[in-house]
Amino acid sequence: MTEAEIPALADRPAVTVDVVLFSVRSSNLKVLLVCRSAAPFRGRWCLPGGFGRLSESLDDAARRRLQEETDVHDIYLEQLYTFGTPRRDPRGRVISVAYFALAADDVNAHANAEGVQVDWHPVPDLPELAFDHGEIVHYALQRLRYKLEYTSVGFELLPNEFTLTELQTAYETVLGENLDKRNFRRRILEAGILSETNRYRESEGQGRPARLYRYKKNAVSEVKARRLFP
Amino acid sequence: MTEAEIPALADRPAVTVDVVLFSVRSSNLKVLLVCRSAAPFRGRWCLPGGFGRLSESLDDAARRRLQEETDVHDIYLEQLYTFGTPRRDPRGRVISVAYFALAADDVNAHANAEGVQVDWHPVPDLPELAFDHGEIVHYALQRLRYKLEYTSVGFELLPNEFTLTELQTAYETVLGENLDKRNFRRRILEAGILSETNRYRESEGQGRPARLYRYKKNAVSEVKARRLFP
DNA sequence: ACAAAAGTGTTTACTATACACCCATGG
DNA sequence: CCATGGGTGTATAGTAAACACTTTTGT
Repeated sequence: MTEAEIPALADRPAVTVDVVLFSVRSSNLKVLLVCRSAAPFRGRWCLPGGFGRLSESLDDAARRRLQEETDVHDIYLEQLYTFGTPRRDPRGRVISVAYFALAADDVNAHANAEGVQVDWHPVPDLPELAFDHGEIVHYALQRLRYKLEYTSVGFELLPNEFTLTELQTAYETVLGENLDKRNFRRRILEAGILSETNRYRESEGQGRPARLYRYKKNAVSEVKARRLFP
Repeated sequence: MTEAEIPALADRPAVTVDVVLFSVRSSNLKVLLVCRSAAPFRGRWCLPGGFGRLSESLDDAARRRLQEETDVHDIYLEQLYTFGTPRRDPRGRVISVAYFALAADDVNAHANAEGVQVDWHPVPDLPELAFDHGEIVHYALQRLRYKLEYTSVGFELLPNEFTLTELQTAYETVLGENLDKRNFRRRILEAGILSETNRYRESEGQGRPARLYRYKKNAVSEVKARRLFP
């Protein structure tokens, strides 16, 4: 940062924000995509996002573009990675600050005013995406699986109140493996990050109703990783 | 990314890369800083870095600016985080893609042609930095401590050949705590990521000479974190 | 012979994993 | 009364942590 001058306008890249929003729906991990209505890649699916404004922070830009394009708001969002290889956008040099987001399955997305298509797509089976957005989703999925194992970010995939079975199912869906019911429940309850309610999920069909829990917001939620070297 | 058009030049932010380069020197964790020779913040220390070129990737820009300003090259480098709050640079909207880097203590930095000062500063005791660079260093330090515990990135703090005691000391310096010698050596040797040489460090002063080891480059180096929920 | 740093194993406590049955409700 | 999903405890294996002395070299 000691170079004499800020670069001339012509030497500046454009900067976008793009959001990878995951949600578990009908027992599948899905990602929210929009369909491009203009060149380049017209008709191809891509991540919601767009160019930021000079007056807003990157986080604000990500939230704003997500809401403008898909009507989704008030969800968990964190910065993922910045993608900036020179020819990733055919229009010129575009740097994309990618975000990673999670939503419960009661969060609904709607096409925006311009009538652009918006839909949830199952992650293991995505169409070819515009730009390098396929690569960005892949990177985000790694991050999701990773964080699920050592933080409590997984609660962001569930609505305010949920049953332990619902929580376990969300974990299993994302991780792609089955977990032991007793061990899962013991660990999560011992972690002290849930508070139980006195409400129960009325069973649809048969079966005993399940107790509903809530996530304690300001719970300490990070587990110390096992050290490589003690 | 469905907005109709790429923004006009006047609506584009400037994008810099800034590098937080850590090294353990004379038993202290240090970070490499340069002294600003121009306004704003003239005379204040800041991170090496600068504006990227349209034709180069962000990683390339970070490596190039680091070499141009400090003559440091061929070191470990990874992207850290992108800082983009609107008023972080008084010259206008500047987004900084920050990098995290590590070097052994045999890597030397030199002032560049323009004669800008370059120096290693002990991390626990930094001067007030230009821009939000203090915050960036703080964020990088968290990342360093974190990664040290569950990856083998710590080897990047050491030269090609090193003794186990030197390795342990580097870890202790960064983590700010003492480690058990026998446990440390057992774990690291069992991990199978070091190969022993037949050379020894001639002891300066008294004491038995210590065997030199090398880090096996393509060793699998990540340890599975302890799960929050099994 | 002594000072200084290198090198080496074992015991104990804790944490993870595997595993099977009873309970409450609706039809 | 039966089908469905909810809820619970224990025994075993594996990993982490604490801990002290012998070896090699230079002075």
